Amino acid sequence: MRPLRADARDNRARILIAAEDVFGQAPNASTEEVAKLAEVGIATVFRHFPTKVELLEAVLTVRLERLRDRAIELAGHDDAGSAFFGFFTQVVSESASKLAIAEALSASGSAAGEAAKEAGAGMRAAFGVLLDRAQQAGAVRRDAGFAEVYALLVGASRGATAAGLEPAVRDRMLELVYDGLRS
Amino acid sequence: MRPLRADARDNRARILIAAEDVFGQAPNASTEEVAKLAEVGIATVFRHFPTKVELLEAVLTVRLERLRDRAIELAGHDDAGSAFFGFFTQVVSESASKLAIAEALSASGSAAGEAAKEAGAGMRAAFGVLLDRAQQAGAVRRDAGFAEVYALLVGASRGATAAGLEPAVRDRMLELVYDGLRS
Amino acid sequence: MRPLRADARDNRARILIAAEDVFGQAPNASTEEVAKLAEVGIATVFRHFPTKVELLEAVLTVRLERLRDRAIELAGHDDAGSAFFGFFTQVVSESASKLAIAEALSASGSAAGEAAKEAGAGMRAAFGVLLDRAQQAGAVRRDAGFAEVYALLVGASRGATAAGLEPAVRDRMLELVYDGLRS
Amino acid sequence: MRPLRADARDNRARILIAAEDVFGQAPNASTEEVAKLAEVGIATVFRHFPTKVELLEAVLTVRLERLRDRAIELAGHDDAGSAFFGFFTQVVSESASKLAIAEALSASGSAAGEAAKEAGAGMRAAFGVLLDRAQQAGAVRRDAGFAEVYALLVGASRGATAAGLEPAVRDRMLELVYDGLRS
DNA sequence: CATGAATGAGGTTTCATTCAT
DNA sequence: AATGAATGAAACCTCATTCAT
Repeated sequence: MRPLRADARDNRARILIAAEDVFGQAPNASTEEVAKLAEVGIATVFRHFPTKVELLEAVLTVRLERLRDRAIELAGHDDAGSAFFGFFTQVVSESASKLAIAEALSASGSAAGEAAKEAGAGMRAAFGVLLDRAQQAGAVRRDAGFAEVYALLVGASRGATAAGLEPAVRDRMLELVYDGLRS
Repeated sequence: MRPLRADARDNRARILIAAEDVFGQAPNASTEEVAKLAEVGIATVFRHFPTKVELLEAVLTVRLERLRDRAIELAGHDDAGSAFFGFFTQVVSESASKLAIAEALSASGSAAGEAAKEAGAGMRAAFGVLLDRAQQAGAVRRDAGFAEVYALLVGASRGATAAGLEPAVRDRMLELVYDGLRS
Repeated sequence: MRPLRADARDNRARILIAAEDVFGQAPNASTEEVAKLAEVGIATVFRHFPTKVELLEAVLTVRLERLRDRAIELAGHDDAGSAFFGFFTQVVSESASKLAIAEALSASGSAAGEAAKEAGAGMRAAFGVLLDRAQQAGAVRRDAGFAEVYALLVGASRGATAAGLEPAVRDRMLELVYDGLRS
Repeated sequence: MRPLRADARDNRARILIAAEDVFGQAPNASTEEVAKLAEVGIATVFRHFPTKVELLEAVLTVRLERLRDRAIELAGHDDAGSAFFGFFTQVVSESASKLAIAEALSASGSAAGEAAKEAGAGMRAAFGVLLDRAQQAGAVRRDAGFAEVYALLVGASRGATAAGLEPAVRDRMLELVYDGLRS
């Protein structure tokens, strides 16, 4: 509400965006690089995120919430099969940098903080809905449990991150995965 | 041939084992931790592997060669399908630390040295033979190209590495993958 | 202009002075000794001079600029002969530590950076003016080229640095040199 | 007398030669480089010279003895002037690496051991004879004391070591010095 | 007596975090 | 609230010296 708040909000957002960019490309990047890209002082970064781990968690949280929102949105569509597979494909296509962030986190020893855990749970819940609906619509085999399908999602994402994997190959890989999932 | 070489060999082996262990659990671990686990002085590690990157590469190389040897061995079996799926399962089951090492390497900026590259090529070649034979035996669909199947192998490995994935879930995930691969 | 800059300036100056002192006495001294003498943390030294070589260059540059300024100042005097020989004597008397620094630099492999090179050129130019004027005034023989006179300056400086050379001896040595230079 | 002695002698000589070469070019070189050039194990170097400082001293001693021998030899010549100036020129021409060694020594903190000190004294004595004879022959001014002439010798040597000093310039510099010394 | 491996102390440099303005 | 300087701990790597063969 106070004018300064606006500045602070702006800074927080700019830092998050910069961090997503920086850590997405180099999991081991220094906090100072984030500050430089965000065009704020290093101390400002630490004012908003008292710890590097907290910064990483915040970035991860944002990513997960974004995915959750997309899943929720897709859950409203008519074609449950397209919704499920479309979401799966999107996650795999875009997850390169999310992965890098998760790795940076786990390298820090801390196994994801409260917020990130919640965001992950929310995302998984939304994905579970997509899966359920796709199974009820007959698009996905009924004997596939959530845990293994989610593991497949994670695996496919990570596989797609493999250095130099061409999009065409990635798509053919996904076709193999989808053939195993269809009923 | 010379007497002391025996000790040196021992140390080199001990360092490699320690490194595999240490970097398998924490890609960012320090070289000193490796030395401590191997029970040698830090300088001894650097005598055998003049650079941290070289140490990482050596560990990765050993792992890849081990996998290649297993693939070659399996290629001699009669049942080409079992050979292929068996190898796939083994790789996925054991690759947790291989991954961590590859990541530590790529975090170091250097994209894997000569030896590691060769070992990787050898492993992929051996895996290609397994795939070919499984396809000719009708155990794997013929329209699955090597690139995507290999990407799937990598992805499944990485997916299995997901923190706290239970073996049972991992196996069910693999069943989904295998159903997509079978003809 | 910004408040903290004052502190930083102070620190930078303190570090330079400390470095001049430390490296003047022991060319191989560690950066940590400089930090200790300057009463700052080691990282502060590296913030101001990102590399040990850069620190050495900075010290050398300061020294050379100081000498250049003195030469320029003397060039304004009426008695060109006194100006020339006075400068020569000053350089020889004070150059003990400048030498040590130049050696530390060359030991580092890097043959003096941009700034130091420029400072050296400026100093040589100013010395050249002193020589010219002394020759035109008939105080120094005309057939003495700049290169050899400068080499003589360097040599006399280094000779004076010889361990335990007494000032009286140094002065008599300079008299011999000056007799060779007079017309 | 025992056969092994011959080997040891050989090794000692080879090490000294290698050390002269290595330290002549890089005062900060490691002892291992000396061992490599001498084609002996590092431990062999330390068997002959229990300390790096002792090795440096030995090299310096050899050099000084060599110079002393030359001075003694020249002292037998008829033309005392040529003998003196010839020796002076030789010292200056060849002293580049001697200097480097002396610097390496002084960088080590130790101010030259017993043997090196004696060798230095011997060399100075022989040079003193050359000077005396040249003065009595009227080739060098009588009012030049030994201390300052020796300082000049050292200075000229060091000046000649200046990076990239061309031989022609060095010779012209020496002419200036000699003009100051002549009676 | 020679060798090469092993060692620990120390040097340079980076980085997350705190302090002073 | 924002900044940038300061800091110490730790990382990687080197080297003189010692041990075991």
